[in-house]
Amino acid sequence: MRSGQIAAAAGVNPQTLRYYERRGLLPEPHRTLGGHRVYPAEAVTVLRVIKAAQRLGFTLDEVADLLEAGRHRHGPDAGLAARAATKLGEVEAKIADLQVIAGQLRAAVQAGCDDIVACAVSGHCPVPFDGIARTDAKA
Amino acid sequence: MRSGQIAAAAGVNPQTLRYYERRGLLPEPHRTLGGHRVYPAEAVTVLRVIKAAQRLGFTLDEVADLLEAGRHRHGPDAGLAARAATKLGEVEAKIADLQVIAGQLRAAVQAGCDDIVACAVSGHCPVPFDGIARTDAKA
DNA sequence: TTGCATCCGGTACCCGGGTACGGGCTTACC
DNA sequence: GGTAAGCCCGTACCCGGGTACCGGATGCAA
Repeated sequence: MRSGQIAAAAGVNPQTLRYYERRGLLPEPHRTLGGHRVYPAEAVTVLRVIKAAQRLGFTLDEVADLLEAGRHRHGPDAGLAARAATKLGEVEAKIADLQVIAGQLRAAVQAGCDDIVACAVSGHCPVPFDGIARTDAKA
Repeated sequence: MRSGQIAAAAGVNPQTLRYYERRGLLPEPHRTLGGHRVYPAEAVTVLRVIKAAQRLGFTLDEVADLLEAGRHRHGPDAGLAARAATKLGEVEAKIADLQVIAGQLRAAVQAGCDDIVACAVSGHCPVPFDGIARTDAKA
């Protein structure tokens, strides 16, 4: 199959295939004599795997790692399960962070604040104007 | 106070002040004869407000709106409370989405999957390889 | 008045995940 | 064998939120 067909079958922009190839997510496919890429049908599966992993919160670099780990498998804990556990921790941290934020938004709604600057000056507002010390739980 | 002092007091890169000014978050300050910016002390408060709003999940454009709404106030529901309620909905949607993802990660960990591609081929894996139909709950 | 820190403006670059464009070549079908 | 669709590669651009670099001008204190 050629690139356009694979892209259509996976619901992906054709340019994205070349992008993923550059990023090491897709192996370099065979070429026709004229230089056009020719993919095996399994490439669609790989694309779906990539999309699923992205959806789970893995970055493209992590997905590349994951695919690489699958190809020539390392020790027991380099596989999907271990990495999923790590990612789960990140996602849970992110959820916890968002729950704090949701609580603060709820408080702000209940307090009926109108002008944030005024809120910051008079200390009645529940929005935490101090201590915004970048407690980022990224990703 | 000059830009460097304000920036230091707010814990922000001096370049960020000019950036915020371009983005309409900070009003254009007075200038010395030589063209250097001179800020009133309240500018630090505005910066802290910006940081707090960002932390609550507002984009810079939304923060600019919020500040603008404070300056010359519109109707009753253009203020912080209404926008916070909207943002709260977004945050809750994002949390719900992340909880789905966390559940899938947990399932993958429990299933002890090793190779994602193999998982995708044999349907035992709980990871949803199909139906990744961009159910994005953005921001 | 001299010296050094700071600020000016404009432009370019960073991250992550793609998408778009342009000129030229292949492939496929009739 | 013609013609159109599809693909090639390289490069530039998009989003959001900044950060870095540059040469030149200013501010402030000794």
